[in-house]
Order: sequence, then C-alpha cells, then structure tokens
Amino acid sequence: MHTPIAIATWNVNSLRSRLQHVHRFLREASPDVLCLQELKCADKDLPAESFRARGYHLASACQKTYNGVAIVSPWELTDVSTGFSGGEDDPQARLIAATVCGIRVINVYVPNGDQVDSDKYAYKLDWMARLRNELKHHHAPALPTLLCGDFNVAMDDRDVYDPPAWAGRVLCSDPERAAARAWLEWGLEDVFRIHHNEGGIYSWWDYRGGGFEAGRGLRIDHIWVTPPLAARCATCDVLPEPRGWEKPSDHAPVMALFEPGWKP
DNA sequence: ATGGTTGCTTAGCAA
Repeated sequence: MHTPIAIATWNVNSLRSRLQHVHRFLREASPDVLCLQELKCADKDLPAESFRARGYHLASACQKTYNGVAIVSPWELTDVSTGFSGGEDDPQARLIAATVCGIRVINVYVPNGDQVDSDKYAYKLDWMARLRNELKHHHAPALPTLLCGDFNVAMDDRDVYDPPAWAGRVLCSDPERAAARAWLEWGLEDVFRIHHNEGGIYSWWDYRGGGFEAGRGLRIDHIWVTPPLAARCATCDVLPEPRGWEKPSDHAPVMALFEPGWKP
C-alpha cells in the first residue's frame, strides 16, 4: 500500500459543543489519527458511541469542565497511557499517548499560562519541563514518535500576527519558547516548518473582536516528530476552513501526511 | 486600552 497516513490535531473547545464539527472533519479530511484537545467533559459523559458507531476507536483522558484530550482513529489504538509516567498525579487531564499505525502518538494540551507573572505560568513551565523529562526517559528519537497538540506556544515571529504587541507575553515569552525548544533539542522536528518558511499562517484566532476575519492569529498548534517520521513527511498544513464554520472552535485543525516506510 | 467572546455552570473561572 502506498497510501499516506494522515495525522491531525485540533483543539475543539468542548467536544459536546463541537461534535458535529468533528464528525464533519472526519468525513471531509478523513485523518487516520485525530488528536483532540479541550474536550471539557468527563470521560463518562463523552459521546463515545457516536464515534464507535461510525467505526472509530476512541481513547480519552478527560475531566469535568476543564482540559481533556482524546485520540480518534479508524485504526486500533494500543498501549494507551494517560498523564506522565510514574510521577505524582496531575489533577489536570492534558496528556494521552497511544500507538497507532506503528507510530507512538503523544497528544498534549499544554497549559495556557494566563499571564507571565501568574501561578498558572509557573505551572506551565513546570509542566513543559516534565514533558521534556517524559521524552527523555520514556521515548527515543530513533523510534517513530509524534508529539502534537495545542502547545500554547508560538515559536517565533512568523507565528504571530503582531510580534511587537506579543513580545514577552504569554504564548510568546522566551522561557516558554525555550521549554518547547528543549523538546526539539531532544530529537523532534516541526513538520510544518519542513514545508513552510513563510509567516502569517496561524492555527488560533481569538473569538473576541473578530480575530479570525481580521487575520489576528497565532500558530500555537503543532505536529513535531522524530527523524524517522520527519523523513517521511509529505505535507503539513493548517486547515482553516473549520474555523469559519458556524459556532466554531477558536482553533483550526493542523494535519500532516506521512509516506509509509517508518516501520522497523 | 485590563476591554472583548465563548463554554461550562449557573457568577465566576478559564481560555
């Protein structure tokens, strides 16, 4: 088979509010793996049957009201793990991993951080350091591994609609960028930047003030992969159309295609 | 400019 594998990430800002959007996206983009963030719904209250009835597997790590992540796929999801390995419990549901199509997929919803002088910002930096540790001790750059999700970090000026206005602010501050860069230095590559050097392509736009229509966005949703997968990546794009659907999420999906051949 | 909008839960928080 020469069919590429499509892997997408999308912060849906409540799965129950966006359920028809998600099903429409599955129909129209037909990803092999869809990583979702901000489900805002306890596992027991997820519309799991609406996925199973259409032939999708679903693995989730969710909590009531806040956060929540899930992986949806027509392919079997194995070795599902939630939260950080072996550490103390994190009360916030932000991390799920599963093996699918021979790829270890790690789906994250990085804390937003509120403001740089806040407790939430300190929690964000600590959480990002813990993920660096997780990569170091429980993964290997030589294996086909994909880290994706809402990273809540815009990595450089190309990812920001008004860099001077955002300089030093949360989502753009140097410590956040350094914490994310540490993941790259471990052995990941931003597949979007393999295929796009230009700025002005964003994945999130504020609901307030007509941010989407005005083009005031940030690229904070990412797909980063280890070298075996980077070598197989055919495309990576933001798909802005769902951001223009009625009652949209404030994020658009990002999707990458990988040519087969990474399996040992 | 400390506003603006959306979702969850029901006035306030989180984003």
